[in-house]
Amino acid sequence: ENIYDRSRMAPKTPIKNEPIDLSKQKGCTPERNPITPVKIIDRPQPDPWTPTTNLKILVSAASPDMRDREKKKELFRPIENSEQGDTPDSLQYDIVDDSTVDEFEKQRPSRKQKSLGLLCQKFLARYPNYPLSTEKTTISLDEVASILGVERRRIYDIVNVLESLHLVSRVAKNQYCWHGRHNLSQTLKMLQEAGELQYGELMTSQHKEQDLEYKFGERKKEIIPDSQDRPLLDFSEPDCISASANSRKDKSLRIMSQKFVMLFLVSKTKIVTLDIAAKILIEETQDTVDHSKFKTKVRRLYDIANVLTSLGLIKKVHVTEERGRKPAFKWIGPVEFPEKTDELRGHSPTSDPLPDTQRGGCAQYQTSATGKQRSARHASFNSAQPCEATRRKISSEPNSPHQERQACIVNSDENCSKMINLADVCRHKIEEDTGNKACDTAETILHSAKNSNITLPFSLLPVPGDSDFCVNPLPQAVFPVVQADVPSLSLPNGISSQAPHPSTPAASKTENGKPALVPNQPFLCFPSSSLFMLCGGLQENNLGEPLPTAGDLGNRSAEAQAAIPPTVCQKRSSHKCSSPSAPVDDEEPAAKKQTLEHSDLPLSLVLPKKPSESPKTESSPGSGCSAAVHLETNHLDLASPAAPEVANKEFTKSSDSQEQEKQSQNKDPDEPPPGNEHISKENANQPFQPQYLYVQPTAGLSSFNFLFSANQAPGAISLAANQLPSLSVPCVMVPSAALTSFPLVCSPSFTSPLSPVPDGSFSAAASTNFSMSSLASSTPVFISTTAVVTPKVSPAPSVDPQQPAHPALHLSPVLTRSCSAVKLDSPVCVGHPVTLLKLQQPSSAPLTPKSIRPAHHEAFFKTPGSLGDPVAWKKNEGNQTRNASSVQRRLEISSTSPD
DNA sequence: CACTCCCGCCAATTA
DNA sequence: TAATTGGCGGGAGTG
Repeated sequence: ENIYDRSRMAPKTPIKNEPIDLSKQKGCTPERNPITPVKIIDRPQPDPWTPTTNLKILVSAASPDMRDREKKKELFRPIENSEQGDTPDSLQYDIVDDSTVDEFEKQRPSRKQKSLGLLCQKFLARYPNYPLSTEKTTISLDEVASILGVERRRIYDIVNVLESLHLVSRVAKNQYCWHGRHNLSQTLKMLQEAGELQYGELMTSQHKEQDLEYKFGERKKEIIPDSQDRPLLDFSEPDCISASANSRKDKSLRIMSQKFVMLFLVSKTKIVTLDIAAKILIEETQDTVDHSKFKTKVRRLYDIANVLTSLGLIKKVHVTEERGRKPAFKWIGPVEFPEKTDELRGHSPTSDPLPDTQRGGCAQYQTSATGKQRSARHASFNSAQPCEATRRKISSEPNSPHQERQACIVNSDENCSKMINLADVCRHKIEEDTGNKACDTAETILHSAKNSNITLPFSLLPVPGDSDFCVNPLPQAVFPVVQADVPSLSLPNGISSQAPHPSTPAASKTENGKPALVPNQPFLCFPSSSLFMLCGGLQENNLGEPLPTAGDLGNRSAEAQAAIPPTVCQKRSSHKCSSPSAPVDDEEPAAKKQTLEHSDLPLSLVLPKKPSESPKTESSPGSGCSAAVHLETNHLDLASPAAPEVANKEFTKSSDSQEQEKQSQNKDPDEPPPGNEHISKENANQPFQPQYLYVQPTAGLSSFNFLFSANQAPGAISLAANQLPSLSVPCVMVPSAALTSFPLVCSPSFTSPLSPVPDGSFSAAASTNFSMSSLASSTPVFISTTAVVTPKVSPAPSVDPQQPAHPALHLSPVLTRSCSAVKLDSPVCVGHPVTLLKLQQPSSAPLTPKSIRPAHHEAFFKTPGSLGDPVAWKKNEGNQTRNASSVQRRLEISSTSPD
């Protein structure tokens, strides 16, 4: 904006601030630097006073409106592009020329598009809700401002509010540190306590706002001794920042924000009207509430409310009182704060803030449903019977669009829940699969995906669109990031793309049901922080590179694509395993494996050797799985040998690519045969095991991980940046705790060939995981075998035979354990073989969101353009990224599809 | 017309 | 002194 503005502005206003601008305009080079957002940048259009230029000027002079329009046009362009991608930059320039208004009108971003709330969502989307503790994300105001295409002032508005909740802290000039929501509960708890002290009384009495008003009016002064309050607030989360100071007195926005939140926390109704809040907040000024002052406060409250809404903590509502309808906000965030808050806090029914956030704009509209789901989730979580609960949830859920969104929304906050979700998903899939793929949308998606990768996915996915925000709301940068990287991936399906959506993916899928898991295929999820994966026989080729470079990605993606088709066929595993994975890799498996290992560093899992050792399995209760275990072993063996290569490569993609994971499978159903077969043949050696990949989320993704059926989309796999060796393993559910205790290891040695996965046709589902690291302990891990569900193939067996004992595949004790664990869930135990792939973790690849970002951005911009994507859907940045990826995928797909 | 709230001037603070 | 922060309120967009 700055950039464009300036130029435009100049005419308008002399521009006080920056003479520079003008000068620049003229001189300037059009390009804008990403780096310094600031002003100038844009093309100087004017300088040369082209005929048009003059014209423009005249026009502007003549009519403010026109000028305005143009200005806006320009301003927004960047944003629009990013979001929608429809108009290429080039257009901008062109457009600019004609002063004519016409076009630009269409483009002209409506005021809403520039809202602080939307901006905040974009901002939040850049960072994970629950960043890994390890990585510190620093936020550069300039950078963010330029990226988001807004002036810095606006970023302050957001950051100040976030800072009041300790989601960020200021570390230095222009530098903020992103903390995420880890401490949100704590902060809220503190605010609640502080609020009770100050306002508690009032609130108590409060029946209605009116009362409150009175009381507040009266007491404000008394109760709230401001000065102190502030400190409290600040302190609330000393940890983050030193409370250094209160340097300025004010920070009024920060303080106001905290007080505003306090009002909600103290209020029984959880509803606070703006006017009351304004009155209360005026505090000091209190009495003389001059109107102007009041108005100003209200303006500020809107600013704050927009941010809080984006965070999913409140939503706008209206209260009707005698006087009439008044604007108000309702707290939809957590109400109770467990001690830890961090982790579990979700319990309270209303509590999960995150979801809301994700919902973002949507939240407002959909609240109720979401809340329920959440609660369900929580409940399940709490109960420790995630599975059932989850199922119920899922089952109960109708698949409405909203729900989908919600699903998407899933937040990181509760990893556990995620886990659960995943598990559920798995089940669902299985069930569904068994039953059939019925699942509606999800299924459709899958199918579509399968068939043609392209189409459906989108539709299903809410994603692309802006709506996206709502949909995607994921704050997490992750996706975007991923996408960027991923794009190369060929995710065949939209699915993958979607999956990416933040954390939710799993959830969403889950909820929806279908998508998430592959029906037949078995998969493993480990809670381990890092994660891992599994894939049914895939080959691994992978490299493991943690972060592939773009180039790499591309290559891989290509590979992946190639591979993908084949992969599709999961179900048929029996036939062949099509899997195959990957054609690509033929190369030396062993070598690769090794390589993989390297790459794997991050891997959490290692499969040592044989799984057979079931004995170890102790971990949980599970006992029952011994059989399963055996299976595993067998499977594992399979993997080892030859196949590995293929898959791996694909995996290599980067963690980023995780998203990609998702999808791949899609195709199977429809097309399974043809393409796949080829592959399968190649892979033939490999058995068909279904494979899943679990990808750990990279930093951005933080919260989720996905599992993919390996077979499905190789591409997907490829996406996964990590490559891990894959193992075939039966699915197991393991309590996270168990997992935690051990590190999972995958023996690199095994790689299984991706390919085949005939069996499950579904593959599609990618399930997400959550990062477990933290969760892990608490959460159970689960692994499910699809196999169980789908009898179809018992590819596994075949596999086993093949390589029964490969050292390579070892199941680590973990596995065994897991097996035992698995019992829990049920079906899981069954044990189809599954291949696990290791993915690298994020850790290894220290991708910081930032690093990622850039790519994303580029991706965005380019993607659309390159694609020529008609679609407008991608508006949001985050979405964009996603979109981009999706787009890319499409492209890829399309390419693949040809055959 | 009321509600929202964008925009950006400009002062307070910092570096 | 320059740059960063952020208070503040005019006034525009929406409904």
